[in-house]
Amino acid sequence: MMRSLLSDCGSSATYGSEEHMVMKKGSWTEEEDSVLINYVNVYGEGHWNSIASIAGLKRTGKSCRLRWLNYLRPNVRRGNITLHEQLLILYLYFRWGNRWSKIAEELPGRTDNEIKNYWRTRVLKQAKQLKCDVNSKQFRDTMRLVWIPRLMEQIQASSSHGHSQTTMFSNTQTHTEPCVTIPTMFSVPTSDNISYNLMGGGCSFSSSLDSLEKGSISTPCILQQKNYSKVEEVEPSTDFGGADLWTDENICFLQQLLADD
DNA sequence: AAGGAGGTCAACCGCTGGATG
DNA sequence: CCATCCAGCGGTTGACCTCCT
Repeated sequence: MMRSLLSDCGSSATYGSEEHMVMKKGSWTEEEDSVLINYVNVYGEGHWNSIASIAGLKRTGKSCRLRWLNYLRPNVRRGNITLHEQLLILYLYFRWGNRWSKIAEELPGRTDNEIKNYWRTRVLKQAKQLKCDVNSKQFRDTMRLVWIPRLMEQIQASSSHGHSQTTMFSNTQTHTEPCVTIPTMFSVPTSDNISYNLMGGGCSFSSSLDSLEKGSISTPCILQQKNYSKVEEVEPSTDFGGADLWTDENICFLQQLLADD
């Protein structure tokens, strides 16, 4: 496919040929974005080196791929990460570790790069502030057993008072601004063999801590159904959708929890 | 107003594994 | 089976921005 694309376009470019061309680095210009979008629309995703070559972009295939996936691709969601997403990232990190692309699969529209940046700039920073290793059992248990359920209760309480969880999409191509609604139903194990189901909406989930550690648990409903990715035409909300888990109050609460341990 | 510190995030780097010839 | 190419991944960097002094 790769080679057929090249031959179709009469290009002799190969990966190695980049060495002989001065490749541009740094920020992308609007013109480059436009060229890349046009060529991806014609040839589809993939074959990035070929696209870079035939489009006349002095960029590596890697650079084109990254620019497309993290910025130009339709439905890329940008901006504040919602509380739900923050919780999901926490939960999924404890399940998958630093497999960012895997985590990103569960957050439609979010890129692995964005999630990775969030984790490193927010979560790691706060763990540092708590004088706690983010991978320590103490931190993980505190998060999993107390912190995540507590936050979900707060979200549920807020939701039941008329709040909604919405997140703005930003699409640099079309400038349309649809919203995605994320259901509040989300269950996680809170203690050995005890299921914790916030919404009680027909999806429960139970597991032992051991099985969670080993990653052998069944996927919680929010992950299985994936209906939260459904785009709905709802009014943008100014609620806590863009709020941060790591408020001073929450950090203080966590410090007490970790101190108690 | 200036500049230093810290935070954010787009982009790059190096590596790995799968595909292909 | 081997060599090469390339996509994809996680870690890292650096430009830019904001806030504070």
